[in-house]
Amino acid sequence: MTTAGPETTQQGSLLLDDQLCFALYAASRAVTARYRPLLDELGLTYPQYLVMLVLWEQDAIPVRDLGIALQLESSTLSPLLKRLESNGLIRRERRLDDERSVAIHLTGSGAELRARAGTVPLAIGDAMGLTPEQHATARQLLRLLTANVSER
Amino acid sequence: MTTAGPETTQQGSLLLDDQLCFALYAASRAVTARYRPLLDELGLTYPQYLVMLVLWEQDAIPVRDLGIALQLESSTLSPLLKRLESNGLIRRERRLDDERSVAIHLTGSGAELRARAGTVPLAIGDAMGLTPEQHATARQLLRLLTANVSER
DNA sequence: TACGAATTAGTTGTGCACAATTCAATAGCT
DNA sequence: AGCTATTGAATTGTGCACAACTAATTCGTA
Repeated sequence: MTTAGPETTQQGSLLLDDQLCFALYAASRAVTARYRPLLDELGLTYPQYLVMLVLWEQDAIPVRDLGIALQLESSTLSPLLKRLESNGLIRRERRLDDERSVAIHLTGSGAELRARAGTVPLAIGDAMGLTPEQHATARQLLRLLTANVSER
Repeated sequence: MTTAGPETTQQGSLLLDDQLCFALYAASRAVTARYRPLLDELGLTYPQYLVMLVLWEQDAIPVRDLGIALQLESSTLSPLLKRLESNGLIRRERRLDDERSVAIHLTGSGAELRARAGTVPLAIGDAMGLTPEQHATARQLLRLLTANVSER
């Protein structure tokens, strides 16, 4: 896997197939598409599912920290959270100690949804069809890439 | 890189950090963000840049084949191509042999833009900061992942 | 303590991304 | 030839994603 075959990547090429960035863009959309039917059953979109993952780990989190965890701007999160709220999964409460901040709380049905979501990661992991080693390698490389590219 | 440390991936976990899918989603957006200032100089968005890459390889391509190459629906491409056309980079001509099909042609300025875009891939490759081996591995894993996940 | 800078959410405007639908043109079948 | 199914592109509606901006609150410091 480490040795480069005859089709070695041309890092300076303008050919679509040579671009790691395109592979990334296509993979991300393909994975999201694979999630879609599973998440439809839960009444969630993929970004909404990511928000719920964070909330299931840590309830009552400020919008700001959600943005840091997911690397999303408030201009993306605000309307998304509004939709989650109108679907009854979360509640928004302005903090008492700092009224600039809004804390996101799970509702009862938001917390209950976690059980129904439990099968999703394994189903997706199965569909990805990577060995545990490939899975770990991919995750590490993507994190390294993200860190490098986000610098400055 | 292949051996899993104590922080081995939990494939069935609901923890955000365990999810390869989130690493993918975050990496894709981070890379796009890194492209943005470079592409701003060319007057392109990232998806528009991908379309131009295809056209620089093969001019006079039907919308259908663009969709296949980029894995995008006509409902995404149609308005995007309309913007490229109003920016003077492409031209759309209904084919004579099959009037259902619309062929996309580069204009003069569309073709000229290729020279100015030439520095982009190296700049991005540099920002990614991966070794050639890591780059090749990532590309291969992402393609495998996309192929697996797109099945059925 | 007054006041300017920084922080936090939210709004606005543009551009993807995709499902569902529509419409025209073509191909296939009898 | 005539009819039906298929194909190719576009339109519509919903939901991200982000830059630029606004408004409210808090902090720092003179």
